[in-house]
Amino acid sequence: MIRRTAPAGTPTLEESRTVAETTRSAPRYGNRPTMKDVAARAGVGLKTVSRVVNGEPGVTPETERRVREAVDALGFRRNDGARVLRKGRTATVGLVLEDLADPFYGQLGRAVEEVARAHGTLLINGSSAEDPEREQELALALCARRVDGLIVIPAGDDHRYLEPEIRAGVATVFADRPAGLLDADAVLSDGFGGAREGVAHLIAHGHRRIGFVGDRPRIHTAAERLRGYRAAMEDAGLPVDERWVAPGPTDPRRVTEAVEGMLAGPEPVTALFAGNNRVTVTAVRLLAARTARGDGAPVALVGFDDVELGDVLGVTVIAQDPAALGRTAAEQLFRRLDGAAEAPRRVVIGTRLLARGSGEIPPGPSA
Amino acid sequence: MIRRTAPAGTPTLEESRTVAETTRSAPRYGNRPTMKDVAARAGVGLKTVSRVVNGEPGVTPETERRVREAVDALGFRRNDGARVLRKGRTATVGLVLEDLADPFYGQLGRAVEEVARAHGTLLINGSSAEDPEREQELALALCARRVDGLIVIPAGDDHRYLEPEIRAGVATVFADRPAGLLDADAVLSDGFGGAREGVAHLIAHGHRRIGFVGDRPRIHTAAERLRGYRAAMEDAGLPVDERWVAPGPTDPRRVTEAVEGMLAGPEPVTALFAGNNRVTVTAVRLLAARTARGDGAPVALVGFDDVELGDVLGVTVIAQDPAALGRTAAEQLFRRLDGAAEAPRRVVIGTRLLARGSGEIPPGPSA
DNA sequence: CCCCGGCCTGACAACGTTTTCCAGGCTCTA
DNA sequence: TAGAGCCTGGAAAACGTTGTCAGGCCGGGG
Repeated sequence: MIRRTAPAGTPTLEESRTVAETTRSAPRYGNRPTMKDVAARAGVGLKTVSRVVNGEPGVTPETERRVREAVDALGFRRNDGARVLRKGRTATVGLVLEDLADPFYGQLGRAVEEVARAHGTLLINGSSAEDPEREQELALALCARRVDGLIVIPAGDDHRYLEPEIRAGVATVFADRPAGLLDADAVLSDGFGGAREGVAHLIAHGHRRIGFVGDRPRIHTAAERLRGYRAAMEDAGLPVDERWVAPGPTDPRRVTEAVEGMLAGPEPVTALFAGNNRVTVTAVRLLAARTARGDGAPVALVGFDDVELGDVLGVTVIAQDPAALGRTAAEQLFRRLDGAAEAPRRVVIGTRLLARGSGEIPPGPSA
Repeated sequence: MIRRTAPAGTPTLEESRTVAETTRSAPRYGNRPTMKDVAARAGVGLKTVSRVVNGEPGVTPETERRVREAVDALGFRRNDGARVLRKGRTATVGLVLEDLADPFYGQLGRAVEEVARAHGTLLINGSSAEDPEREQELALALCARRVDGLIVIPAGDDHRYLEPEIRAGVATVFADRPAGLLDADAVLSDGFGGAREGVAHLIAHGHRRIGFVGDRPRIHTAAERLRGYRAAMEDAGLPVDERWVAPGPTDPRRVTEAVEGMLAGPEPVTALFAGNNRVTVTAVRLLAARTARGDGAPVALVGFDDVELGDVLGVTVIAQDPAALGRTAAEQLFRRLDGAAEAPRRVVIGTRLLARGSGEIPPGPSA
């Protein structure tokens, strides 16, 4: 169930449905057999069934056989909810993604899952669709489910809402972006260094007018990459015309407008730095169409974050390692769950420049 | 927690850890306040707290204020596990994916999530990494968590293990591939029709020797697509040389070998049909390299399932609609959860041929 | 003035599991 | 043969929540 924001509970969809349909007071989940039923059928005590089901010692082989037989006949399956209530640990961790459909997060999520699995833990994940409010709903719903730990890829920039949860013992690690207004573990890519290297690469190939199209600057990663861009320009003693800098939403329309703006006019940019994979994809499309039209000199492009088939297309990128990001975050989480009490750590994972052609195009004659 | 296969319970990783570390008997989750604590602090009864937290009517504004104050002061959050135990419904559905990192499943998962969210339901998903045993572990672990329903993208081909669960009331819908040895709802893409159309498209452009590279035939979708290929060839009265047909794992090495085999020899194929997106990607790479080397006549290509940037690269594909697949499966699931008792349904979603260039290349002179 | 009906409120028993604790019956040893 | 253990099984109490139900209080009508 998804819970609304701040107060610990207000009626929800689910509420209204269940209230309506509840007539009898005993739920019984369709018609699930319980340990008691199994015990009755096998002619043994309740605890004996528990022992068998959990593989505890101290049960005669013959008794065990009878119990297993009853389990199979009835189709019994232990209710982990009840179990958790008694034991206190859920052996479950939650992952709040930003967008399930983005391959970058898919790889990250998969790495987290592998680590969780190696620790005998179930992973629950959901995505915030880049909406801060949904991020909060989701994270708190997971806390209400009493996950042992949480990995969050922030959509919002204020995570104080997690303070009570963390104080109550929910281990929490942030990935890809740091927490907002909260001191917590974080595992990040080196956005600043990567962008700086990418832009420096363009400069090294002779470019002086370089455009930057990235995400909204309230997103930490976007801000870092922009900072890297400015640093590289400054390193080279190049001025930055603010018309070359276009932070904002990364939907195709906005990106298209931004890029076309930079390529128009008397002094167009000769190279582009794309702030994330969505921008890169749109830019590739745009530049390909432009070349097909034979419209102006070729424009160089370096993108932050790899894109599928980027090698075939010859797109030069700053590649992140989403799997390493996920793996590292998960490992840190389990370190916390195993009791590590060190101060919050921030781990930064390096990036790699992959030169494939688009970043090595020299400036056109108009430069 | 991940449970081992058939018997209802054997010791696991988690077991051995918790047994070892349990000394005190009361769990208390770190140090979570309960409704009882809130009640004590607010000077009211337990049930009153429950009423406030759940937004039930019949509480004085003044009392409500006191309760909310205590909730905030203590950082209380309702324990949904206990709630579920009492109420019987978890308002949670499970999704067993085949591979989180595959964009196709990412989009499918996202669509499922949107529908679940619209129904006020939490989605738990995990991936089987294409391993039938992991699929089973995961699905059963979700059942032990008492999800209300399950959407499964099969990795294995025997799903009888779900019979007791379904009988016990877990609504179950299969997506992308049908269940094995089980009569259940399924939502599928039209692999047969799509492949037939794609191959017919190649034939219409003059090809007579067409290669098929797809996944292992025990995977239902792969078998269907192969069937579509054969049907199209037969429709046109063309013979199929078995050396042109290469089902098997879709890792780059195997695909590379298969394709190179078909392109060698005195009578090479002049066109390729790629059975899924991974094959397509590898084939695109291969053919691009071949063209760059100026090695032989260009080879036509149609792929099943779209790939990112396929438009820019000019790859002709049979596009599926993963979002529609996910949405439809989820809607069917909720129909079941709302009590629909109709016989198991099989829904087939159509595909679309996107002609972008690679599928319209005519056969070379050697043909 | 009393009684009734309506509101709030809280005590108590579930839900299905694990844990603790104890009681038998057995075997083994002195 | 008796006593001391051990093995096996069962009863009862938790875990944190919600459903039921009864009691207390108030105001209004008879």
